[in-house]
Amino acid sequence: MINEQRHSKQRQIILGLLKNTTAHPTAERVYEEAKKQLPHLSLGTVYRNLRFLAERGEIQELSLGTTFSRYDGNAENHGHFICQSCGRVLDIDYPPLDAVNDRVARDTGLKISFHKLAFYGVCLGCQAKEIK
Amino acid sequence: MINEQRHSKQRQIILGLLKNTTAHPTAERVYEEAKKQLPHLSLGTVYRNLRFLAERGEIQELSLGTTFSRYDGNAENHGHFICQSCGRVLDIDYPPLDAVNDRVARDTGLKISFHKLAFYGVCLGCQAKEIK
DNA sequence: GTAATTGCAAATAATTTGCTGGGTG
DNA sequence: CACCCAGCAAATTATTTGCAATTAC
Repeated sequence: MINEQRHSKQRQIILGLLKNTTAHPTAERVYEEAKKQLPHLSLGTVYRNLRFLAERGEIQELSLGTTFSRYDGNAENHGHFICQSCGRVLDIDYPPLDAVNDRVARDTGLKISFHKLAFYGVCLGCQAKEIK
Repeated sequence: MINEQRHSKQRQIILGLLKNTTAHPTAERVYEEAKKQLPHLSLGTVYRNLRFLAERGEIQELSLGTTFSRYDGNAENHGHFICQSCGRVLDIDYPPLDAVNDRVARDTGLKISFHKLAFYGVCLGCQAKEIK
């Protein structure tokens, strides 16, 4: 059989870490965390698995304006909030905007599959610090 | 006087190029274009000026899921469409979603300054090619 | 057993930076 | 004439890749 996917311990642990956090870690952070369970883990393996899992649609790779990617174990399309003060990334539920997709498609003729919505501002923790 | 901004020929040309296109070029493309007018231009200068102009709010740097940034001479916040087939980036007008910002702010307590909305799909040119 | 997958290290891609000299107000 | 800014090349950062050895089914 060709192209039969295997479930290495490395892949399982990386996926498990992402499914159990809402912190949107970087590849480096995933590596540090996974290394606690797999001392010989290499960073290349982390990148290979993150790409593999993202291509399979099991996780999402996020480009949010920084020089590095973050990874989200929630594969459902949803919104994000980026704190401009501390860089933290939060998940955001927002009302479905299908009507916006449809309107843009109708106005432009483009075929639209989905959209990504990212909010920018100041998180609760950083708002508290600002007041001082 | 300290921190007085100057208008080098390089900076003017880079800004002018971006203001006169809707193509959302990469730094490399800006470099190639500007070099036609400035044969001794260096890529470092292009990057320094793109960053300078983006920090001043005269242009926008776009992170749209690729390994490289694109630059937009339209500093007004607006939507983008990314063709998943050819990679082309188009500007998109969409109805104001202030209500969404407000609702998320109210639901979460986050202070929201703005949002970015990116649509993904297939552009007109690529739709035409698909049919064949 | 055989192909997928790993670890390691070297390679690549995109961007940034140090330095020195030239240009601008 | 002070200081910003350019050009050049080397450095840095994030990520990818080649290869031989290992692991999963």
